[in-house]
Formats: sequence, C-alpha cells, structure tokens
Amino acid sequence: MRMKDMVRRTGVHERLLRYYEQQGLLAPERLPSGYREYSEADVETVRRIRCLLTAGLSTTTIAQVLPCIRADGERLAPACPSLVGQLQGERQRISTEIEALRASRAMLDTVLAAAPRFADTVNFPEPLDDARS
DNA sequence: GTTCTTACA
DNA sequence: TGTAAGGA
Repeated sequence: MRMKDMVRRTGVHERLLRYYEQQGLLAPERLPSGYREYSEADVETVRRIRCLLTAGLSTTTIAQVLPCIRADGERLAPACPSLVGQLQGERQRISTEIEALRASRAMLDTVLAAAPRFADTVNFPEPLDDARS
C-alpha cells in the first residue's frame, strides 16, 4: 500500500512515517516511481514502534529490537545478549514509572474524593482561542 | 493528483 | 511542526 493508505491504517502522520524510516525503524519497498510501498508487516511494525515509544524507549533502542521480533512477534530471535540486558533495564525503568503513575493517580483520587461536585459549583472561564498550546 | 526530497523558521 | 518549493 502507498503512503496515503498507510497513514489511514496506522493513524500515524505521513511525516512521522518518514521519520521512522529515517531512524531505521521501517524499510518499505520502493516503487520504480520512488513511492514507498508498505506491507502488512509494516503496519504491525508501526504498532510496535508506537507501543515502545510510548513506553519511553528511544528510537535507536527500538531500531535494535525490531529486527529481533520481526518473525512471529512472540519471542526474541537468537540474537544479541547485549540486547537482553538492555531490555531488562528498560523493563525496570517502566516498572518504576508505573509505580510513579500509581502514586499520582492515588493522589488525585484522594483530592477528588475530598472535593466532590466542585465542578458543579464553580464557574471556570472559557479557554481563549489563542490560549491553547 | 499523489508522493518524493529538501529545507527554513 | 507547519509549510513551501520544485520534481517525477
């Protein structure tokens, strides 16, 4: 499929798809015209990329990981032991972040429980059109 | 009409 | 990131 369909399938902007490719995360075929030709596997790859980026992994790390799970997506290819250590580190970092998020949620829960129905009694100003970031 | 690269602010 | 130029 070409760029337009790939954007539709993944929900990822055209420019970002090119960026992923630039970072070595994607390698779509090229038509004689120079147009990119994406495969179904590429759609899945983008899904993984988004997942890992959200989790805070760098594009360089992801570029190392992707080729190792490209086969069935279930396990690490008989590749690099250095990668295992790296990924265990990432996993640990994610666990720490999860705990921080839990604490944040708990804090908000506490505050919200102590201030019921505030939104019903307080008039918040309408956001200005040019005040959005 | 679609997509390509490059590039500037 | 938004946008534009200039090709294919």
